[in-house]
Amino acid sequence: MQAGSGQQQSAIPGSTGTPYNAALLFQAQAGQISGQMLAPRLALMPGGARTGAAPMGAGTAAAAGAQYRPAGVHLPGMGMILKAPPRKSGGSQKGRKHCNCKNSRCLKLYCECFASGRYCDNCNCLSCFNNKESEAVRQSAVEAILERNPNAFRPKIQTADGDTHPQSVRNAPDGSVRHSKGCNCKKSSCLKKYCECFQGGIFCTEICKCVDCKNYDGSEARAQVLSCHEPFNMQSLHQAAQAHAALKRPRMQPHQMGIRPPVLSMPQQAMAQQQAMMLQAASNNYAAQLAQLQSRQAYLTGAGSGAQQLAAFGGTGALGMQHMQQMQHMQQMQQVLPGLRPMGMQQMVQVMAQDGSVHHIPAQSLMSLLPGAAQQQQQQVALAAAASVVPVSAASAGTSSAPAAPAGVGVSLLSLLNGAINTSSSAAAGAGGGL
DNA sequence: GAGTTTGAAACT
DNA sequence: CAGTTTCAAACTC
Ligand SMILES: [Zn+2]
Ligand SMILES: [Zn+2]
Ligand SMILES: [Zn+2]
Ligand SMILES: [Zn+2]
Ligand SMILES: [Zn+2]
Ligand SMILES: [Zn+2]
Repeated sequence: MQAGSGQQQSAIPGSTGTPYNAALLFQAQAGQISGQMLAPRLALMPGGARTGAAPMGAGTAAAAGAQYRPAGVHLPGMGMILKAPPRKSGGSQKGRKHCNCKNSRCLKLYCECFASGRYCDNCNCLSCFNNKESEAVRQSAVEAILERNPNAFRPKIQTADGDTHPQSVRNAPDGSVRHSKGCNCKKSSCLKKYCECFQGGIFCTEICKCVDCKNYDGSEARAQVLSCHEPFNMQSLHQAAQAHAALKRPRMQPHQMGIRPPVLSMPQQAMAQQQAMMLQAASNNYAAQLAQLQSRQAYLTGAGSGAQQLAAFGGTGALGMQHMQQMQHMQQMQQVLPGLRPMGMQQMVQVMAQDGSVHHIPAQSLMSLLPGAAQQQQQQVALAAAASVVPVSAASAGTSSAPAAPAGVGVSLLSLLNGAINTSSSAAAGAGGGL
């Protein structure tokens, strides 16, 4: 993948340490095969060490860090999600990845170092021949592979016009970057890094032969997976948690609460249905968000393995779901919240309990609505309030023709979903945080 | 960290 | 070209 030296000449410059030059071989081969790859970009990197090392090292330093792109799509129940995962900038800074080859001697494309035209450096490989000392052997291996596929050492992630320069690829608009051969995924839905398209941060294209692909523009499944790239957003979590709790709790029978089912007009039904869908979406997003929270907490506190900490900032999306299943929601929440308080948890919220009494509670207490929280005493209030949240809203809609919920009556779940948290203005606490 | 899953690369 | 094997990374637990 390393585009790094992929292109003919740019590879050579590797001046600094860039090992072998697939470039030269490339040219040689290209000569007899076709000029197709020769012509295009020679002008771009005149022998100099232009792109080669410099950019990778420091030049792109800024870009090297996990850079987030603003562009994204908005999904119900969740915030902005990135349209595409950070386009792989060939690993990170200078580090790149170290291989762990054991049986290929790092002389086959199985080896990422070799495949990207780099010598192994600080790798964990066994019986490695991908080094200066073994140049002879390695060279013949390269030739053999090039003979089979002249493009073997070209990065497969390219722009529409076949440009493989990391810089070009990075700057190219979403959708114009493609995998030169397409993937052939059968079981990953192209939403895991097993898929080269997904790993490269690009959408699958018509040349992909994947089955049940979810890696396309607008895919919600994909958005879900990538949600871990989002910056933390307390309100978004609130919404998701509320939705999750609301759906998980056995359907609340309005009758049991002494509230007659509201009669809804057609438009109201439509709206209710739409809101129900939003609720579901938000709830589905809860798991992912909580997992994200947890991993970020681990990062903030320095806990967790290195891998886990990395995951906090955009590791594999699947990781999130896994953690989710293993953790007890509430326990995690309690561990996580304290450390996150600075991020805007100071709000006070007005809620109406079952008996109609109105309570002012910290927004944080709303978290007690999470599944499993029923035990705590103080949180009983919040629980009771939760029980009435929906009915309050529904009742008001049904009884009075005025659809708008009476202001100040409390927090309606629906309004929560709409992002309109009814915070008591009087409540102190500057409530400033804000991510 | 050990074991499993996955899909590209290599091979027949 | 298709079917199989090999391989190292991604993933899971
Ligand atoms: Zn290797
Ligand atoms: Zn290596
Ligand atoms: Zn090696
Ligand atoms: Zn794929
Ligand atoms: Zn694909
Ligand atoms: Zn696909």
